[in-house]
Amino acid sequence: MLPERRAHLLSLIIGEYIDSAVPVGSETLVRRYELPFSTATIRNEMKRLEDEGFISHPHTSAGRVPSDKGYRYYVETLMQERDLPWEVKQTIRHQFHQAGRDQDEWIQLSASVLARAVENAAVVTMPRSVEARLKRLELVGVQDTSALLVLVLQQARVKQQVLLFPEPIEQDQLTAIANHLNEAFSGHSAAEIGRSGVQLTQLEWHVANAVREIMQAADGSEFTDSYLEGVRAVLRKPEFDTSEKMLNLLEVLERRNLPRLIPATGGVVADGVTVMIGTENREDAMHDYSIVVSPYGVPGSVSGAMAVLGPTRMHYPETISTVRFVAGLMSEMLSTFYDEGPVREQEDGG
Amino acid sequence: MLPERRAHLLSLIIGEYIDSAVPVGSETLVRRYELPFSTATIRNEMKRLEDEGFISHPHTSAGRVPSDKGYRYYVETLMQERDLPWEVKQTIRHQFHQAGRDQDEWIQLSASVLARAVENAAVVTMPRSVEARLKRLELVGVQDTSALLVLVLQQARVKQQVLLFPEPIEQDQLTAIANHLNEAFSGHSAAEIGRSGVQLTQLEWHVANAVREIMQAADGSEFTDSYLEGVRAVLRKPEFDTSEKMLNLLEVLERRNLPRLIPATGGVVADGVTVMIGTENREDAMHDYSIVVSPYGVPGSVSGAMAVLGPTRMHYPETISTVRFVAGLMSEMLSTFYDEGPVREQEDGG
DNA sequence: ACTTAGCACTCTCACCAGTAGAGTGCTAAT
DNA sequence: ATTAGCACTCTACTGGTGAGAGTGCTAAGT
Repeated sequence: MLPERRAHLLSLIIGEYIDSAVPVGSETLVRRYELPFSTATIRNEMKRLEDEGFISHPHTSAGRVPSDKGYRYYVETLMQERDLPWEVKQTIRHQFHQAGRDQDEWIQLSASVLARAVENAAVVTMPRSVEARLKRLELVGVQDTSALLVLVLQQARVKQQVLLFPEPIEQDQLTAIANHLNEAFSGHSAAEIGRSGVQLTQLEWHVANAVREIMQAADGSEFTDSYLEGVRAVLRKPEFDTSEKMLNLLEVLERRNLPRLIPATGGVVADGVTVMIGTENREDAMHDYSIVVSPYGVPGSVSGAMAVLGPTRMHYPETISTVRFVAGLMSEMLSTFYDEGPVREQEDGG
Repeated sequence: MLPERRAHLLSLIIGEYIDSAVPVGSETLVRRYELPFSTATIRNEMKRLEDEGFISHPHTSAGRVPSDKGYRYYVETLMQERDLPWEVKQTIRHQFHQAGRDQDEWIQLSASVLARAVENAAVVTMPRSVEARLKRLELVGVQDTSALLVLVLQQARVKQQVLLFPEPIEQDQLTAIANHLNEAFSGHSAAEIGRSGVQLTQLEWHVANAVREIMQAADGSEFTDSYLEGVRAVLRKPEFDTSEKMLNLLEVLERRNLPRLIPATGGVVADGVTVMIGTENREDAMHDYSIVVSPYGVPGSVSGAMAVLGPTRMHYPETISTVRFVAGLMSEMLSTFYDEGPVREQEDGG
């Protein structure tokens, strides 16, 4: 536990550095905050903060920069998470409500809204359900020998795939197959469909197999579907003054890397929001960045993750509040539409 | 028409510059290509090429750099478009065939394959059909007062949306509504649904309205859906040595900008592939970049565009061949699945 | 008429002081 | 405990210099 004054000082240094992106020196501090001490005193305190590892020195004659440990202390003890101002909330709500359409669009929108609000990159993963279960399937003829297979899964997810048949097939037949399979498999998971003992014709088996595969893929894809927004916003920050650093971040943000970043555990701040600072991240490539994550979704039904990613120099209080708020909003919306009571569940199963 | 030797020289300069990204001087040229002339002669020729506007000078003591006009001449007269080597084609085919799943995935895959093959950014727009027509709709209950509306459109596109009802509603009712609307609207466009005189209940009207809106949105979205890949590949090129230039390109590649870039007309090279070089692009921001576009799709059915975007210094012959090849491949795949004979069309309408 | 050697010229780039400025850490005095 | 004072360090900017690359022109050669 840091003594009062030094803690305050650390807080000021971090605040100043977050705003200016410039290493802060003793004089700036005294002048800007009208501290009742001389620069020398401040320097002594800064020295001790440095010895304790909360701040560091880019080089001898530069000001101080917060270390990861400093930020951690700040996030956990020093900062007060203020509730978002009403106008900001309103703005976000507004942007949200002019969404319509389907789930994918919401996810993307939330990423976009989040990115804009915090001026950093935002990643939102698709909500995944515990295990995909078939609700209903539909076969619609396209060509003589092909049809579109549409699966409606629980939690209102829809999957589609074009299916080829070895021989021409009529819509009547397709409908018959669909009906039979619906009877047999509605409410079932991929695994259950696989090991069911239902008697199937050759064609039905062909379709059932495709259904199983799609559902397996849906189970497997977990976090791979995600939306990323605000890349330019981050890259405009002064830390990315060379193209090398930009490429570095862009590499981190590669689609296939995102899943590994998100399920960050530990460092919990408060109800669900997790902050990972710099070297706290597992990935080496992330050592200069921080990430603020919150889960969202409907308990026991669907859940996804919502994250903000930026340089360690980020506005933690605001970012944390915003992530929490947007995640809450999203959860709310999801539950309005997708909360499935056990009643309806039963109904479909029969 | 340039005289033989000067044309050849221009060709060498462009080839050399494309490979090295360094302004090419007379000596390099003579040495590297063992030209049967002295550097002085080459210099004289270069001077003339410059006077004619085919190449230019970054500064007095630098080598020559092709101008847009130079590239244009190269693309149209000088270069020979070689067919892609067999292995490359095989590689691309291979990557393509391990795709599965739905249409979106193909589009994305094709962008990714293209980007990797040409080492530049690739944009592939979703194929759009002339006008969305309803093939079949489905209503699946989710909660008491909500249902998932699934639309299957022609060309095997699927749209979905959650629909809220003012009062609890049973699956039986939903099915009845779906049946009635299918009868009434199958084969119709958004406009036709709007002005149809079919007698509808309150609930049916509610659903029909949603259907119409979704279809309108689908018609309107045209090129807005697209996949972008290979951003990092472009940004690694030596032209992007400052973060400023990177941001510049990233801005151009913003999702909402893409549609404006793609429908480039004019400058047609050969069956469908269009090349726009530097200032030939309408957008000011594109003046340092070239774009190679090809349409793809099934004539009279669906069509999208496939583009490669990079610095004007790009390997035009290879890029053009590759774009043509991938577009062809994609069209092939689409027609396998999505070609709709008029026969089936009629069938569904009834 | 074309080619070429020769040369003066221009411009960039890398290197090297030198200096101003910011900021520190220490010491000694309050 | 605080602070004034000061020597010290490091960066960033400045201007200058020289090597190197490449040009354009001229005049001579084929």
